[in-house]
Amino acid sequence: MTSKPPATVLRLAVPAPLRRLFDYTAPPDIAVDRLRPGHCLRVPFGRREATAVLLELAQESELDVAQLRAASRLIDEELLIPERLLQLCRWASAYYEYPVGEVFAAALPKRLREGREPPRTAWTLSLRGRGLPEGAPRRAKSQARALSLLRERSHSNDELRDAGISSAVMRELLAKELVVRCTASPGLPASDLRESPPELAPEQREAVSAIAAGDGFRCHLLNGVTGSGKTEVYLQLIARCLEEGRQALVLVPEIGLTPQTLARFEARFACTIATLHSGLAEGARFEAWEAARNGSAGIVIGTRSAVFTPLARPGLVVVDEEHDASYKQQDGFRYSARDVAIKRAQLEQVAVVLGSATPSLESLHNVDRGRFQQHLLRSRRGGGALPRLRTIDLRGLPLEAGISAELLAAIRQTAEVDQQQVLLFLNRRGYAPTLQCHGCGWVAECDHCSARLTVHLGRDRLRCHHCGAQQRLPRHCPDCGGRHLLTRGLGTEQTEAFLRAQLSCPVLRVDSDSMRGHDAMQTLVDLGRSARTAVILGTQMLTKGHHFPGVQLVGVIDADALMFSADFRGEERMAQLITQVAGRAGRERSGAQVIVQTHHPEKALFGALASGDYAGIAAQLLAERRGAGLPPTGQLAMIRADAPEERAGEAFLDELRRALPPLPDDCRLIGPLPAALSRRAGLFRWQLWCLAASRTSLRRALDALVGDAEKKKRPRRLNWFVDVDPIDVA
DNA sequence: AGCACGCCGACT
DNA sequence: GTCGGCGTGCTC
Repeated sequence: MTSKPPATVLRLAVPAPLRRLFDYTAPPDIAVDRLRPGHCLRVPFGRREATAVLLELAQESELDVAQLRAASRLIDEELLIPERLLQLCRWASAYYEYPVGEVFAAALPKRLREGREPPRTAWTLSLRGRGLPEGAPRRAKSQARALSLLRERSHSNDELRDAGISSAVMRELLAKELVVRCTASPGLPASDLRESPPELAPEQREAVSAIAAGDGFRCHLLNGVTGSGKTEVYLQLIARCLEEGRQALVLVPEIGLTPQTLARFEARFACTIATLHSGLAEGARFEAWEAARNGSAGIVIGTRSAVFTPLARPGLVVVDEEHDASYKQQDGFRYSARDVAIKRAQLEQVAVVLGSATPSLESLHNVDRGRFQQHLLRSRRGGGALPRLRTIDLRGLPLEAGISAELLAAIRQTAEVDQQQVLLFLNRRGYAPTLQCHGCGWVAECDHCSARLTVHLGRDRLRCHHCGAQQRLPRHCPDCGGRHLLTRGLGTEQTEAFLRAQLSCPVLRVDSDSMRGHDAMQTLVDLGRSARTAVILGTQMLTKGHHFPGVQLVGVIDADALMFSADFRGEERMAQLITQVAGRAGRERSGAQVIVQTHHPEKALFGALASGDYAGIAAQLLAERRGAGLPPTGQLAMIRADAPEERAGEAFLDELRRALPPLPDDCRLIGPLPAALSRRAGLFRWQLWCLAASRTSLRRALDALVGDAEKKKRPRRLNWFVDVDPIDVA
């Protein structure tokens, strides 16, 4: 029996777009046997320094061990990446075919990537402080109280604040060297409630007890109509999770983390709630991250990237509005936080609850397959009836600014006669999507994209919605000098102008142009509350603000534009949008209505929407996807190549395709084809689709493609990437 | 991705 | 004569 040679080689994930690990030796002042996978180290990398994550310890390296560089220092003695999170990141790297170092970089707060150690958010007595007699200092009562609390155990910033001790007091104590900062309060977060929870409806109660009864990993789809009280189900599950001394991780869509949402959690729970979203300052983010990691936060609420937050004692994962597209990152590391959350729950062996009034076909398919357990909430709290939905057949109808006489009459009735709010959707901002010369037919196009420029009258601009290029609105045609320029098509600005001229009540436009520089969500919330009678016109941005309880009429101005998008998910999205807005209208009084303008009122989709049958629509769409082998039945991935030369991407992908070993029978390659927007910001975009019947086949094909792509010398300035489970197929 | 090395244009 | 353009090559 020979003892194994001691491990001396550290295998690290370094933030670089390279699909391999890098070997180092331990920092000079640290013995290797103190290091564990999950430790974060500062390492010299090329000519710079980087924060790397230790993934493996090994006896030897492919390189000469004597030539390895040493890590410069251990960032923190603590395991900043707990084992399960380490596994999660490695899984995500493989699943999304993304370099492992970059995956960790996406999971770590910026300050940690810069090499700072986590903020010490708790306080304990220093040696000197411990030596002090009880009750001292006699003159400073707050200081004495703080010291006596710390005599029992260490306390976090938040706990001290809640006990009425200000940070100024702690600063003074620190100056006297009576206290020191320490890692975390070892105590479990408080599980007490600040308010007593409301009585649950029978369906809610069933859902709560069914979900809470489970042990270990289980996926639950909480499929509940708007107003059925999904949030209350989350809250009560979280309460049980806290009682067990465990933490809850709650994911919300990008726009869903409003002060209202947060207030609801804070009103209920006494424990520390860590929030993580894009608007957070780096210092605050690092603190929240650390509070989650060290276990002092009982609840972690955040947007997409929060799914990678380390948790000391995870007990539950919640994904609210699981169908929301903002869970999919659309650049760089293109992960789906919803899917990563499911994998995380599996690794952590806890329950995951996905909630929605309009579940994604992916989740419904998982219910069909028996992978998810579904809990239906059919009844709305307060028993409010769903609004009536009807279509207006646009065929042959005269339209003004996209609006039919019938819709205008309904708007007038609701806004002016009944003095109620109206919500109108039009998913195109600007005045008109096209400018054309009446003299010669010239059309204003972007110099950098294969797209037309949008007319913005208010700002006197022509703008490209794809690359941001803009210019002054021309007065003459640049080709023939003609002065008669026509706008073609419709945008929110135009409809706004028309409605202003037609109506006596206020008309408000809500899109990314009108909301620039504002806290858009807050503005929307205030609007929904205050202006009783108003017409609010906006883009999809509006659908996510579910803060319009007083709305009595919702109008969808151009349903066809949504339905016939380049994307195979067009109908699914439209069904979700209409169901969501219908659910949110008329919460205050009955008699609300939804009016949908379309050239295809005969589509079964509308009939089903009118009877509130989202499930029926979903089943129909799912059958169509199955027939076409598309997701969620089929497994889809895309490789895209962008380059300034027109055909470089095509050639690159074509060579990849040709070099491929034979693929499994159920695997199909399509392309290379130009992307729906074939040129953007000066780059020509080509894509190669990979469609398979099984995950295994897709993975095999992707591994081969990516391995090859990485080895290939690529033409200068060509950029390629993989998108696994893409959602915007455009 | 960074970051440096490396050869060709207009400037204190 | 230099400052600097971005091509290309490497990172344990």
